[in-house]
Amino acid sequence: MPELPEVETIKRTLKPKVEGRVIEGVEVLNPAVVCSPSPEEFCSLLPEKRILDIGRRGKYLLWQVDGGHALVWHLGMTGRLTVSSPGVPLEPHTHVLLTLDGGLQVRYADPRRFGRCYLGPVPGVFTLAGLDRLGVEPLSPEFTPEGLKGLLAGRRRCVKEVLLDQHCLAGLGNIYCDEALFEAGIHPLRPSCTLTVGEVARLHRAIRKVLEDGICHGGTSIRDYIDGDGKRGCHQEYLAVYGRAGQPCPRCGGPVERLVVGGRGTHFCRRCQG
DNA sequence: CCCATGTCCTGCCAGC
DNA sequence: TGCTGGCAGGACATGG
Repeated sequence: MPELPEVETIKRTLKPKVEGRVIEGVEVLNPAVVCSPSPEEFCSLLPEKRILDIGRRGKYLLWQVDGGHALVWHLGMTGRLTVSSPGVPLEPHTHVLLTLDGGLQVRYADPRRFGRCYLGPVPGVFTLAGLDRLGVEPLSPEFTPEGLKGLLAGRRRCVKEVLLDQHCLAGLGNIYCDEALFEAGIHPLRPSCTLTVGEVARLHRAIRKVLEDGICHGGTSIRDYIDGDGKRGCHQEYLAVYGRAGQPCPRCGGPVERLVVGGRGTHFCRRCQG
């Protein structure tokens, strides 16, 4: 489940091996993951294009390439974007192969196939991929306590659902959302409009902290996630509540509880998140 | 605009 | 032991 810290780590590991390279060969093994354009156009447009820059927006990976085009990736739940030598056997569910000058290969694999990629001229391809409707980038200066207060105000939905809404904040997923609410001491079911100014300030700080810690640790590898070099992250060793139902809360020792919010497993401590 | 629900997909695991 | 049903969840489509 690549969330912001995992996508950021993939970006950082791909950058030195991919930026500046020219795409020489393209193979689409599963056309369903290429959302736009047609797989035939995808294969004919990409060769000879140089990869100028690799960036990130929310959970999306953005490759700026020659000719004002961009290749946009969303890894869904189980998508893996890795660089390897062509000689290494393909892992199961490999859907796209890009061979670069210099011989390295970028591989996209995704067992559950929730991930997608898009290729096209900027900015049209960004609109197509839904990037223009993304909310604020939580690690940018534009993300302020006042801005967060505005996002939470006037909504009857619970705070966890608002935090997970990519049109409000871009990049938080289930893991970092639970961790941020724990860090801030806020119950996930609190109606978002009832948070006090002090709670919003704590939540703002907590969101920044859990995302930065996640990046520091190279992401969270519970099952599928690996970075562009095929390495696992280690942030799973630092999770306070996510996936720890029944285990003691690291702060008060009480049991971590689990409930379902918006269809997602939700982990929290009743005592610390009153 | 706001919100709830259904849908996609496969690997894994509890339970029989 | 081997099968099966349910669960995991990011984002969007749909409908109220």
